[in-house]
Amino acid sequence: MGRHSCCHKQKLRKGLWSPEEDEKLFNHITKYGHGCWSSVPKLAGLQRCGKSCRLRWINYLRPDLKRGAFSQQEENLIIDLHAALGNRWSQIATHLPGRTDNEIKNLWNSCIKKKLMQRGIDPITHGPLSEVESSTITTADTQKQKMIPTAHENITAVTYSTSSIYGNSSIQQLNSGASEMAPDPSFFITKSPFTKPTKVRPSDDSHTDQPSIFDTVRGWDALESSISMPFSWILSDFGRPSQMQLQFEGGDPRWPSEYLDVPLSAEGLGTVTESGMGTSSSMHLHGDAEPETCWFQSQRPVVLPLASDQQQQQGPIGSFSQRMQLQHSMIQEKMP
DNA sequence: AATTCATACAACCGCCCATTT
DNA sequence: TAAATGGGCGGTTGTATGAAT
Repeated sequence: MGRHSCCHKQKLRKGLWSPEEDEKLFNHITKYGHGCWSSVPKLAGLQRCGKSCRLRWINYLRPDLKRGAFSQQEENLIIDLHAALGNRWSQIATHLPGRTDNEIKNLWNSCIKKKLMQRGIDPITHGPLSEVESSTITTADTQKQKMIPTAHENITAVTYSTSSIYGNSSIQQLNSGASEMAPDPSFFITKSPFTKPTKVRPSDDSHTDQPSIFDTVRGWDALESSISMPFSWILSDFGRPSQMQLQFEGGDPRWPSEYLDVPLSAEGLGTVTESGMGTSSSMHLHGDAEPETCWFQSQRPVVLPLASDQQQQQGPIGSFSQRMQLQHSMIQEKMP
């Protein structure tokens, strides 16, 4: 157990990869796939261990990687996900397509952490910094972090359903006030059957003040568009949700059923950014987070009122969106 | 121009877990 | 059943680069 056998072998190169090595690895994997990573170095003619090859491929050579700086939207998403998941970088990365866990981890450690502290937010608890007695982020703290419950780990599950977002809600509180059922936050975010890998693009801020779905799905054919909706549509008796998901059941063959994570901003608008081959989403809160943070996740379908056929015909969306379902439920954080 | 310092990011290390032998 | 192996993850370190002195 412990060290991998490959790591014991001598004469293996370490350190930065040369362009020649990159080329060998890239050519081999694009041609044959990686298969068993431990056999890749030999087959590709590299003096590296399999783990090193794997890492190089995942973090650098993979063709679907997104290059360039993180957008503000992505940063906000990372902050929200970190509040929910802690240092589970790989799970966080699943919500940022094209970004690697390593990249996100680096961004967090080199940039986001400082920004949060400057704003008086503790990057570990995501609470006010003063509560932690001006703690400094040290190695010991990062170890300790595993022991500190994240925002989710004291939550009480509450679900509710409604036949219409405008209509009466049939509220079912599963375990009111009790914390025994505190669910694993990762379930709600990464193991949800509604979550799928998506492409993330920075959204145009000008979208966020648009109150109508059909205003914002314009540009569908332009391979990039945003969808916004009034916050009142999803506002519930439980307070302000911080995350929700949408299911689209489209008649448009270009657009099969999709499930999107939708961010909810403090202004009450969720934004989904769309790109040609995939779905992109962002998920963050603008402005001040309310102290009683609620976690929001899809469980039961809710049919959103759609614009009239006439309205639909005005847009370039064609047969898209015969129906859009909003599915939601909510996990209400149990506040101490 | 040389040196120091800060920062970002690539890569490694050690561990865990699941699977195979 | 235990050991070996492989894949994966999070923490940490090393290195390149640019800014400041």
